[in-house]
Amino acid sequence: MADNTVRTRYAPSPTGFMHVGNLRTALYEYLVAKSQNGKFVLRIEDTDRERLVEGAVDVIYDTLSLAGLKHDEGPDVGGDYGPYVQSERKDMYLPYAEQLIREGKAYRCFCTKERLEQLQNDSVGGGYDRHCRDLPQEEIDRLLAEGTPYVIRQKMPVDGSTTFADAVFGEITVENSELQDQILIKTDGYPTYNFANVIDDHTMGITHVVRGCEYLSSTPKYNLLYEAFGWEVPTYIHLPLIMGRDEDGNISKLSKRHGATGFYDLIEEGYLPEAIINYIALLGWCPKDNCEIFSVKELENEFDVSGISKSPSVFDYDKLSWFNGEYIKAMTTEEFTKAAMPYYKKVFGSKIMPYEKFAEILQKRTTQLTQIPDMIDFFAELPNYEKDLFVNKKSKTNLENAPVVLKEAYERLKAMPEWNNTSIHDCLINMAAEKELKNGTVMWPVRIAAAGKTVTPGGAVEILDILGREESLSRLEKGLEKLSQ
RNA sequence: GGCCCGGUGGUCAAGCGGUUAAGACACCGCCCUUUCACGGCGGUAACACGAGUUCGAUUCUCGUCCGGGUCACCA
Repeated sequence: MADNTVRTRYAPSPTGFMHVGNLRTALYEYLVAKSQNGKFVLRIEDTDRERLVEGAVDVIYDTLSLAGLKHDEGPDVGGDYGPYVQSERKDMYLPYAEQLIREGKAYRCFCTKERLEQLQNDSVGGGYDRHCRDLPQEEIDRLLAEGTPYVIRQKMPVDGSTTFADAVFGEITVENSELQDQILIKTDGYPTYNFANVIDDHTMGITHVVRGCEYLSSTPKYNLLYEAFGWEVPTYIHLPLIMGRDEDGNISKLSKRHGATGFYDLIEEGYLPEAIINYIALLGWCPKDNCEIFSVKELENEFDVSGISKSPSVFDYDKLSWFNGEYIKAMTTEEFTKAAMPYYKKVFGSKIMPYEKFAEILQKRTTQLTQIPDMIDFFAELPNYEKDLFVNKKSKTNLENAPVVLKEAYERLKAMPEWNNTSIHDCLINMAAEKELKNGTVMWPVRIAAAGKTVTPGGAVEILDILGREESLSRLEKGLEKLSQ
């Protein structure tokens, strides 16, 4: 194996749901590797057979792919350290545990679950009492001969303390008395998560273990396992948690009750994968130059562990929206049209519309793609509006001058030989000049009549242009009718 | 509860003993303008608290408070 190549792994459980917190962990794992020309490995942790979800692995592949995090090794792409699915490695673990027994570093525990529960209840905060730690060999042989079920536990040091170094949190020391004799192999022969993790990480040559902060307090256990085997301990990089805020304003670990927290939820809410990645990259990490907009490629160059912060951060949909808007603005017309198409179809069905003109008015004012239908629905059908929409103080319009202005505008527009953005614009602007009116005094009534709402993407000119001559004139007639009532 | 970690504006965050304590989002105001936006300009707003150490603490130490994590035959 190649010497000092950095290798990180993303080890999700296939639950069918990719939380942004997990995705952010995956991103940092990817960046830690890629910023040092290393390898990013995908390992599926599916030892929990009960929680297995159909198609969940595909969700993981699709998410990583959409997010632009390409793994170098994994179940689907192969690699020299396979298999990459934990259930396919299950025979690897027991021999390691038995090795530890032989070396006197682990032992078989025959205690029943009932007894363990009893211990839990009896003593406050108490745990396993190490009852089987020093059973006489005859007793062990007898129990084995009787076929008594057992787990394998690691002998933890009774006194002293364990210290490990974390790349972001520094040195952390824990008293060994805090540590229980942890289970390595369960009654059913499967390894526990902690054990499988260490074995897999070591046999896969993982050099940097990047994971959420919730593992900080169990890290000494991992360390003791590495030590028991005499393996080199990996570099630990623990990430601060992402928090959410509930309706009452309370802050806690981000979860489903905080709204859309799954990667796919966010996409359904009209966020772009690139924007999501960019935003979560900055949630807990800050680049040296304080820039904000980063592609994954740029992050690979900029990323540095020293920029990771220690304190948890709150997920802010407003800021995500801002990023999303920036990414939408940066799109080409074609890209935008493609992204917006599902939302166009919601309003217009399969009817072909002037998409380039839509992009023109929509792109700079969209922060979530889901806003699009509401912004353009009036093009499909004139809403039933109240006539006092024609009143606008700033534009100096009221129910007296609006009909007059609208009538005049209507006549002039109707007489135009050409119907396009320029001709409409010139027509209305000239009218305002000739009548010595504010531009707004002319534009406002026209736009209201054309759109039937006060807030529209684009102004009167763009709207009339998109609507076309026939529809525009028809709508202005309706406006005049309404004003005459 | 024990143990571990954290605490700079509402949010994300720079800051590594001496700064007028950056920047971004949000918010507010002004300008631009054919509405809302976009864009431009400006503004409100922060070092949790108390002791040390020091000539000097947001930066270092300790305590308090607050927040989070963790204590499984789950991952």
